Amino acid sequence: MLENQFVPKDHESQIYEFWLKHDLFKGDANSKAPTYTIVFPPPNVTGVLHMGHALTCTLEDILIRRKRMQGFNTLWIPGTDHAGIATQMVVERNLMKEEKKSRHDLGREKFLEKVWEWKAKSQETIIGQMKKMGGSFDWSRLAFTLDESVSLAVRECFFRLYNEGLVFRDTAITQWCPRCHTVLSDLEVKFKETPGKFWHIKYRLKGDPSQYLVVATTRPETLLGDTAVAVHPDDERFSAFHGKEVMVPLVARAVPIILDGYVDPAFGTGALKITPGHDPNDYLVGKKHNLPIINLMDKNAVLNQEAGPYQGLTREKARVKILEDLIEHDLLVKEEDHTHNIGHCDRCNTVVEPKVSAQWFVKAEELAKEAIRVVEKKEIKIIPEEWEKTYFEWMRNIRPWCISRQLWWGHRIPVWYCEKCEAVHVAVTAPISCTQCKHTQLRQDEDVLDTWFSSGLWPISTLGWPQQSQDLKTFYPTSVLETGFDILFFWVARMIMLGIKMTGKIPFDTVYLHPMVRDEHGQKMSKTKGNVVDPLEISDRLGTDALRFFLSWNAFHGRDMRVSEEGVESCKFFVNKIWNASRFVLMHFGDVKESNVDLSNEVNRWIWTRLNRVKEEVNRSLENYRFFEAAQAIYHFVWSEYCDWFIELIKSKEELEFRKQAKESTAIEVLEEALRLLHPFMPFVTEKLWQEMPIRDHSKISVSIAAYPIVDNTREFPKAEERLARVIRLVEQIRATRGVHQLSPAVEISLSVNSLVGDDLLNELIPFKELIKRVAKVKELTFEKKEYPKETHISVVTGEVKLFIPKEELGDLTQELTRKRKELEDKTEQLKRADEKLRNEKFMSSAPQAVKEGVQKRKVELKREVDALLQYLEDLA
RNA sequence: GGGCGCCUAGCUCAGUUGGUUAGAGCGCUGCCUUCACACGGCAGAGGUCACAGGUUCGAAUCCUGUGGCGCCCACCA
Repeated sequence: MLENQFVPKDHESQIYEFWLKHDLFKGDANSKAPTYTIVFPPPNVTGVLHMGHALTCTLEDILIRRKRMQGFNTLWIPGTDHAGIATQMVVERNLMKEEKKSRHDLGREKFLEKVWEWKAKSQETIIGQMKKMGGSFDWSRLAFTLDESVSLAVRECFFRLYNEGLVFRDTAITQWCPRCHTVLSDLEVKFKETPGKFWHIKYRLKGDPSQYLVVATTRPETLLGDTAVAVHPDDERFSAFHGKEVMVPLVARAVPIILDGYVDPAFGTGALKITPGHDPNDYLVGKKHNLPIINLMDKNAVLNQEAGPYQGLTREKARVKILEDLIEHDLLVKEEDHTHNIGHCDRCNTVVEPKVSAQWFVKAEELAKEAIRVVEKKEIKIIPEEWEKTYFEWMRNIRPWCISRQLWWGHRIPVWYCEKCEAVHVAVTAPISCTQCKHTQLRQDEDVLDTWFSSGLWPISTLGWPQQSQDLKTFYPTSVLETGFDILFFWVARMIMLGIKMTGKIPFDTVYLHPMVRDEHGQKMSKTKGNVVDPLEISDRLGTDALRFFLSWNAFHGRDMRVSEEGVESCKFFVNKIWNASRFVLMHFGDVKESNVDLSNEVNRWIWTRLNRVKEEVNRSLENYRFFEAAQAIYHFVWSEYCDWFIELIKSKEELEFRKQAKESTAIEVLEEALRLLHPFMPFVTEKLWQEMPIRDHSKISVSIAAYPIVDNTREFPKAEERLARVIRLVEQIRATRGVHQLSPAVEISLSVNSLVGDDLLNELIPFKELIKRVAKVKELTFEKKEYPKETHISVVTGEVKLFIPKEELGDLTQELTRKRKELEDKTEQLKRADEKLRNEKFMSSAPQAVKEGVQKRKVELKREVDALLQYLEDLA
């Protein structure tokens, strides 16, 4: 006997252990069965999982579990990501808090030990959480981006790209984070609109201080690094300055006036100071005109010796001081408000500083060509489709990808420099001696790779590449890549580029991008806002099944998904509903051990047919990644059809007794199929209940490997489906009639039903007489063609039938009157429209037959209803 | 500045090539302590599909424009 409720706390971990014990989730590299593979987007080892991870876990588990039940050789690879900057920052922060030390106090080696310790702890937590979510991962293949095998793949990839000239080292201006002490890729810089000032500064002509031009800038501190002032060649205001030099204010340095069409004469003052060392655009102009580059700042963005008297000041302080000095020397013309976009570090929100340095880059535009082609040719489908446009837009404008980072935590760049001749060696393993001068002292590049470089190889590196492993042969290309759209460029695009380049094959054929998790008001969840809904806490209290069902129910093709505790709670009610329906069915049919389905019974025929419909819907929806539709379809079937109607229809003492005696198994078998259908969504409760089912495939130890339901063509009974639909409609209409007359459901009424569409309908309804009487709480029920006199009966027309109810059994009718008058108005209007349509020649000649028939049918129906309403109102009056 | 998307019931969202009466869940209202479940049952109210034009026999759906909202990319100092 099952307890009153499914208590997640008591059951979930036990059930998960049961799955693990029987090793049900392993991918078989030697299997001949069709494969279905997903690599789980590896969470950062920075802490704990949030709702977004819970969503990923849920959706991927649904896909994987269903395919596993369908007999696919499934593999779902779990793993974690070292997450370069993010993790290093967390550990640095802790180190400072706990030991008051910086990473430099420890040194590279000791610091990395600390990070590894942190990683071990964090990974353990994350794995526990993935298990708690019920994820059917193949734990034997657990991977980490810094595992030796993955690192080998990373070095191999770098090596191959370098040899093809697709990885190169270049001196370029990149964004530097003075807090993280590393360069960032374009994607890691977020621009924010910030109010600032526009300062107009005098640059005096060399040799004639009375002459000057005015330059406008938002960053006066960078004037120390100016190496030119540019004006538009056609700008006549400055023609007197052509070919001359001006003095950089405050420092006694002459710089040339250069002419460049890049300058917009209409913007600012039309004269532009050029600081190639600290502005990306100036850098390009400087390169074109061969201007010297002055690097003004150190790694902390503090001004260095190049800044002369300003050395030692931060960017911010230098600005203040320089402005003071400009005023003092009468060089500041004016100051105006100016809002502009300033780049911030994606990780730590520090204002970035453009800086010139030597870095490693990937020629992304080369790799993008194929990556664009495969999506154009639909070899890779992106769902929802509108993301394809965004993908193309980005890929077609892609720029070199800066992959070196000045961090300690990550894949060391596989490049060695000869200490003697500085020759560059790129290799998978450390070379022993210099290929140029045979010198044996080689120094490895200090930098590490962008964390996304290793993530970009994830589908192949976790399967053993560059080895031609059995795993790679069996499981690659993988099937679907499921993740949030926020990392489409960071991750998905790079996997496509690198996967194709390294293997010649696409890494997956489908990309499914799920919505972003928001709080119930649509706000981004964040710790500082305090609106974080913790998936583990929710699943502890309300159950993992409820959380998972909620997440799939809300996984529609939008951009935001709002998570509220209320929503999860209503899913918990659904868990409870299935649990109790199962209790009821087991209570009565628990000892029915063999399949014995009475297919002559109309109610059975109906529920089996309905079951086929929901199977169809669920399978179709999941094939199209429409999780919300699948979840809704099962919810509706279980609750509204199986519980509200099927169980209610068989619930009478006699019917139940009869079925039990006959050991009729429909109730139990339909439920069992529903459990299998639902299992990918709610693995725990369905496993528990499935184990209780007396009739099922006992050769399968767990529902997770039982067959996923498919349509049973031998159990299609459209006639019964239609008949029961009529019965249901009639019962609903009787109840509604009772409702508007404010009759207590307990009061039984007498009723006569008269068909409006012919005798066949009555004949069809007659066999269900007792059923209808019971379910609709009707004392006397007759099916008659006869019309009752209005002195004694009220007649109500509802669709295909006319109900006659003895007047004395009905209560107050005033409310009813108003309601019916309104109804009459509406129906008359509708009737008019239908009539107009049918008179319209063009409609009659061009509308599809089905539509015309529908309108015709509707018109007849409306006519009938309007007439009935008129009569009804007359009767009452 | 460039691109993408959204606006449907109080809320969150479905609505697949234009076609019969625009749906669901939650919430709301009324009634019901019915023996699986009050985490329940039954019934009900609630929408001129953002707005304005256009195409069409017919538009939530297609086109144009307007308004509002959101996201992504770029970063003219």
